[in-house]
Amino acid sequence: MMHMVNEFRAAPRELSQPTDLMGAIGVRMAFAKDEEIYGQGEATDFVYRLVHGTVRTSHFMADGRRPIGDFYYDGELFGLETRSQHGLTAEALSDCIVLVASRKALIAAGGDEELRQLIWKATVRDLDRAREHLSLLVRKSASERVASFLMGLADRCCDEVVELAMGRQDMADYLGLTIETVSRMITQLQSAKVVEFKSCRQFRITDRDALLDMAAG
Amino acid sequence: MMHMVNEFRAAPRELSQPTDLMGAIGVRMAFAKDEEIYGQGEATDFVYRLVHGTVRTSHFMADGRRPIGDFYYDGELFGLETRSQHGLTAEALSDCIVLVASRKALIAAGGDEELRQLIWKATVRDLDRAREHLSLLVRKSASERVASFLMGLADRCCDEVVELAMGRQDMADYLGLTIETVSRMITQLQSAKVVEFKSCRQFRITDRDALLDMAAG
DNA sequence: CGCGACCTTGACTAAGTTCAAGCTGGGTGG
DNA sequence: CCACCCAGCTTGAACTTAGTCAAGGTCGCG
Repeated sequence: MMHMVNEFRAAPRELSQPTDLMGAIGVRMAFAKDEEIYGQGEATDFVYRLVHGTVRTSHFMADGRRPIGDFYYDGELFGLETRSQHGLTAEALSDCIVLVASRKALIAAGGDEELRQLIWKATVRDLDRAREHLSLLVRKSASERVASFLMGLADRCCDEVVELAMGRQDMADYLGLTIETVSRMITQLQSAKVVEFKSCRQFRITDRDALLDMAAG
Repeated sequence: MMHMVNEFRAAPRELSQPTDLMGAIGVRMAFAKDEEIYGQGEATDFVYRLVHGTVRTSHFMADGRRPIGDFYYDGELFGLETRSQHGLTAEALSDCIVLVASRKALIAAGGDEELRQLIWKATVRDLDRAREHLSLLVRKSASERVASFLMGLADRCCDEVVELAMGRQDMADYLGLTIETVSRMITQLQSAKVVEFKSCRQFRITDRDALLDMAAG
């Protein structure tokens, strides 16, 4: 399922912090697109840092629906759930490099307080995102949802051209819409000259104010 | 706005725990129905324990929409937001008794670790609830939402007859529906002999399995 | 080049909203 | 104590939005 990458104790320079135990202890792993990183029900023994790529957490339900927990991007910590077992499954949306450290090892290395901090920060961030996600789903129209989503992606990315790591189905699941509706809304935003899709996975904002308006709407 | 109740250092017996600093230090306050307990933008200097009543947190938006953060019930802690200012407003849905303690006082009384624990637990609980709320809003039909909501209320309450602390508008805001749709779904659930409303604020589950099915659906 | 996955588009349908009346029941004043 | 009043709830009919089903298009890859 997952294959180790050579350097076992490599602390990638770009991520090192003064006391970055995670970088020192963590194991670098590569996951191919669509590979599972952890599954719901597995023990929450590890801490994950996404060095490169995009990850999706989701919850498989009996009836086939798959509500998306969240998306995680370059540099973010994920998998820090608060119970002893994962309630969500994490999958690589694109090829990913992930730094994995066991909680035990972190504690053994004296990173008790650091681990606590990591978990705290990740939990607060997840809560904030969940609240934002909630306000998106309650009383927002399809076009507002799509506009908010694109705006959010653009905010996280300094480049002019924004890459969509996820396909339409993932967007739809996240936004509580169908793939067709997402597609239509995107077409509509393009006709309104608010965004411009170079391909279905890359877009550029042509009228930021208008997009903000639609997102807030 | 709020009026102190006589007993300043009364630790209500039913809430006392081995080391219940909150009960010892907290000030008991009464809030009338619809009174504001704290407002968005205020500093998060206090910790609140709801001794009796029901509280709603919500976020007032420019356009008049008011997404509901959550409802809090007897015995729960609330207002433990993670930033220095409240992002949500808390209001009493019914007449409430609230135990209020300042964070400073708790720390001064040596409750540093206890405070930390309180905040951690409340944050985790809020996150869990937010996730549940999310899964309710993504891809659930109106009837499923209402069924889930009623089921949730009933689970929290051991009595056979369940009191609805909130009106239809609050339910609608929480469920991402209109007041009319909520009303129609309730009527429908009654026709299906799944629940029985004694008045618009009290109901009884007549077919628990059926309600569970509809809620899960 | 052609296949297959993914995206877009169209026509129709279903679900929920909106707008507009009516109803109900709990509280108040005569 | 009763009648009235009014906020909150329910109901109905028309309408709007998003979903469904089905077909066609596009892009990347073997």
